[in-house]
Amino acid sequence: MSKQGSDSGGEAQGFANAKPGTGPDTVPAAPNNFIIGLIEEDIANKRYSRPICTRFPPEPNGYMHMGHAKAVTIGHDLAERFHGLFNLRMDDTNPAAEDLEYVEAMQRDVEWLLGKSLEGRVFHASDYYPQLYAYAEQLIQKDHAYVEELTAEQIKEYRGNYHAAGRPSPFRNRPPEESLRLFREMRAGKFAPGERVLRAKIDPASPNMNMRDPIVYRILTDVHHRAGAWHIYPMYDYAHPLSDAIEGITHSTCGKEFANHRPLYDWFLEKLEIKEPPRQIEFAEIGITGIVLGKRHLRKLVEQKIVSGWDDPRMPTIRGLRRRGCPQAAIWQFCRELGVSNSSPGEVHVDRLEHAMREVLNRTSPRVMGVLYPLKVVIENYPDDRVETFDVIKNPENPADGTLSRPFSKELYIDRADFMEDPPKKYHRLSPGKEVRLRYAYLITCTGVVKDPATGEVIELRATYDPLSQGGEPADGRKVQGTLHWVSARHALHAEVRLYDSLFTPEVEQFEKSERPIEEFINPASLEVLTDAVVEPSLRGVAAGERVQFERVGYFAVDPDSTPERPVFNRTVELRDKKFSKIFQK
RNA sequence: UCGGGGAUCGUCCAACGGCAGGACUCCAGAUUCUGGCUCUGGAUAUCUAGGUUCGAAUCCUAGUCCCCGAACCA
Repeated sequence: MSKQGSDSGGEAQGFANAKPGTGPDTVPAAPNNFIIGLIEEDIANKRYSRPICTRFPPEPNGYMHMGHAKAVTIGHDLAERFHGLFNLRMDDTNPAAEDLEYVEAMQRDVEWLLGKSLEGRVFHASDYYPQLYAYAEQLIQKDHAYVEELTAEQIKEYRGNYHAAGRPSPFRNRPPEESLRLFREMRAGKFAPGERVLRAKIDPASPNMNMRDPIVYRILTDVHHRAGAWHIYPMYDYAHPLSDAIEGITHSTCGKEFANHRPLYDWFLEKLEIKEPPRQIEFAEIGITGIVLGKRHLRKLVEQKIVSGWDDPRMPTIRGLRRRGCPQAAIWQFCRELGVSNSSPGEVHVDRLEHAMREVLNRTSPRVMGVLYPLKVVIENYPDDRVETFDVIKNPENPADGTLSRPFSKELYIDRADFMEDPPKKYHRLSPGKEVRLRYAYLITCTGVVKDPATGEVIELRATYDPLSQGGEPADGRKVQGTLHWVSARHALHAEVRLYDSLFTPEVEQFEKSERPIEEFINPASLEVLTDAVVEPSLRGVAAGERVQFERVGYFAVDPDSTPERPVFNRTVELRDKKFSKIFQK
């Protein structure tokens, strides 16, 4: 295994990663969806003279999570399919909520998911402020916008509600010259927040609330992390269509919650006479059972130290998943298998994410031996000082990965879970008098059990081995059902293993409706730290980010907290063990 | 009940007037030096009621249910 790890959850790593087999291209392409159909129509109708261009427009006010990942895969796959371009655009129009920290993290996470640099395709809405401002003046001059003097409360009151039409503001028909002068004064910082606002002049009585003279610019004293102090900042509904247009976006995909905003999106483009305007297409966002994605909730978990940080392996953030060991390909596979629809948003089972992880990890992870709960076994008829080395294949799914050497000696560790004094029927593992195979090594038979006289706890096993079964194959061809993983005690490397379970309790499905705080839905057993695990010596010095399969246990990733002499492994996902658990159910 | 959107296996997605199919999950079996992987077989769905049609998940009418929307958030 490589000691030059590159795909770790650590902060130092950028987009560069891709262990063989874990990039987006190693997983089946996205199936057709309705958006592809719409774009094909646009191409057939020659709607655009420029290449197809999509974008992912996050607001940099939190860390990237699975919801964002879905949007990235959709946009990127669309661009790829039509040989077009894909942009990352920071939708940074609200300096009060955004931060440079998030901007940088967002880009790194997107690039990690993509497995490549975004080179010249990273944009910022804030870079368009001058152009956006000029467009606003045009709007005013064309009498499509006016400066409002009503207070926020008054505006709300004038706007009406679902059942009552709004009334026009008394400032609605002020002359464009006056609005223009006031707008420039807003820009110059002459007013305090809330004193003035620029409004689009559309229809105060529209049945679509978004069209009731929406606010275009508001005054904010915050200094933008990138653009500096502008005093006035554009609203999403205004900045978004125009940013799309400026960038040459053709198809602007977003969640269905923005469907009501589409008339407004189109209105700005039309009034500003944008040629070949971009087109907004909404798709159904999807939730994942047992997972909360809301940014402010995730932030709370970090701030209250309920988790160790945004990259806590239990977090549904991209860097959390990454630190836990989830390969990009698993996220791509998950998102692509989900498909894209415009039906009502639904909830997908976490199972599918885990299934995707197993699929990719099975293909790509070296098999190693790791014992989580060590139980010593002494092979009584094995010479005291003898050490044999077995060369084993790294990954049977991928023989090209080569082999690994594994030492064997008289004293070994096996897993406590692999021994039962009084086993149920169909239990294939070790018990007194029973013979099992030590994988790739020898057949052994349990000949004795050593117990702590005080507690009665099993502290050691005695066994004999069959010298004619070297490599694990008995000379007489007899069938041995059980195969155990093991680590030579003398050569064992001590390790810490962190077992993760769902961060939230199943009741979290009621979280949104319950109005109870998120803390009440945290699974108290979401993290179990094992400090006494042992692993085979080939793992000495593994690099953070390396992913392995502990045979018969699960997939694990090396945590950045590791030291060369004491690696730390995060459990990414368990192996399926349905059949085994079933023998205990009866 | 003001506007917008949507209803297909338990879940997610196909089928675009012509045999309702795939994936996850579940069940049964085969194989196996990982109780993994792989393979085989099986189970489960067109919201309701009318209509058009040789033929409807698809088109029409009515109804029901669900989601989104009244930030100077995105």
